[in-house]
Amino acid sequence: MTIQITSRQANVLAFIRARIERDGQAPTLEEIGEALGIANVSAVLKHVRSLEAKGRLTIEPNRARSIRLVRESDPMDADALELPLIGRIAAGEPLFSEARVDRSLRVSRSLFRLRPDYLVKVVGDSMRDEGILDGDLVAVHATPVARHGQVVAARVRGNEFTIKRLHWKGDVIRLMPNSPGFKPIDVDPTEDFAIEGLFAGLLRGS
Amino acid sequence: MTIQITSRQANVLAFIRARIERDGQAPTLEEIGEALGIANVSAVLKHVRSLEAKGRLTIEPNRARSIRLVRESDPMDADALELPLIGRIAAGEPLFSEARVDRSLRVSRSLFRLRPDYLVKVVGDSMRDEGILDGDLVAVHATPVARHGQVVAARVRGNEFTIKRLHWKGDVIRLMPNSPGFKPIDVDPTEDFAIEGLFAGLLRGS
DNA sequence: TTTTCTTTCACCTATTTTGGTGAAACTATG
DNA sequence: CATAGTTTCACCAAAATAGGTGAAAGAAAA
Repeated sequence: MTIQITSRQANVLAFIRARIERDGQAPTLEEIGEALGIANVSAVLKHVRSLEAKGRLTIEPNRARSIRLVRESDPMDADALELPLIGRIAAGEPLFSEARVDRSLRVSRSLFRLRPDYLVKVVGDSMRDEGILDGDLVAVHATPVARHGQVVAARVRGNEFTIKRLHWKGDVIRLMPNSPGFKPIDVDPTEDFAIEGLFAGLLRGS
Repeated sequence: MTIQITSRQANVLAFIRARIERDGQAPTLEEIGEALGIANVSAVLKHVRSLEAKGRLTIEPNRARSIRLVRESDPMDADALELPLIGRIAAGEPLFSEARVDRSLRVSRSLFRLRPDYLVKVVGDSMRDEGILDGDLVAVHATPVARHGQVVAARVRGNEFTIKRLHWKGDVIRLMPNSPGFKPIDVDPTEDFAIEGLFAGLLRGS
């Protein structure tokens, strides 16, 4: 049996879940407090700690917005995600056509803050300074919603996936590589451009 | 983490465990009460129910001697590795003393060339140029055998883990960071030095 | 059916946890 | 350094849980 949480704790948990869903980012303690009508962050922290003790979420010490939800619904296999590795993408193809699923890997859900939906193999070293190397598998949370500054998986002109940091100022969308010797990609509004998802994590084999 | 049990509950649990060990049979509520000096079975039942709620044992309704202890880790399918995340290491401690196992993650075996045995959390950016960032979880294949040029998890002077590239020329052992602004560590042959294992892979959450 | 166990009820006190307030200290990061 | 967040400390009231006693009702098995 899962340990019982109080209704107040359930509210806290629901708010956190909704916020992560909406923003792709966990809320701060103060934001939680605001939403629940708690004047004080330390009370919020106690709730969060209780939820952590009860196995519903994890939190990294001293790290902002580091709350991660642990368990979706089933205590058993909720922790085990099965992530398909998506191969190369040709123009306009639907994302999950079977031919392109090479293999799949299992990873604990609790590793990630954002629930990943699939893996993409990185080609090239354009994000080396973000610690994303050639051959790495990037876990992607499939969503078309991204904000300035986030690392996204995008497709430009119907080409293959590219993993880049999104710069979004006014009408100018720019994909920033993060390594010396690589140039930013400016996206022309008339061009095909799709944000496939957000960077959710990374796996690297030996 | 597992939910905390009280010391009284721990005693109950210990007695049950000992009795199952000795007799191959779980004790009755009355026997537990006798051993713990509780005059009444209903109090014993409450303890047992608490332990059940906390996931330490199971009990079948209306069935005599039906207490069963919950085993810690159940064997998953062959492809799923369960990797414990090892916390900080103090001098000379054995590697898996329970206090330091924070949590564990499941990952497919097939991600790795070298089979990893545990995870270590990276502190600092000294291996940034290898794509190993602060906060990443490095999968370590436990072995004392390493060759020149490999990335190793090592301990110097009984300190915490450090992930570095091993340079080994003649008698000189040198641990090379891989980031500007970090200095190599030269290992004096008289010093404590242990190679705990080889870099087997890397996991990064959102 | 009797015996052996388990389960439920009512009732009790002591201790912990929950759920707060407020202020100050610490830490990560640009 | 300034700032946005996290963490800790002291303090408080209300509620839940822990840990008991005792008696009686139910269930399972020989």
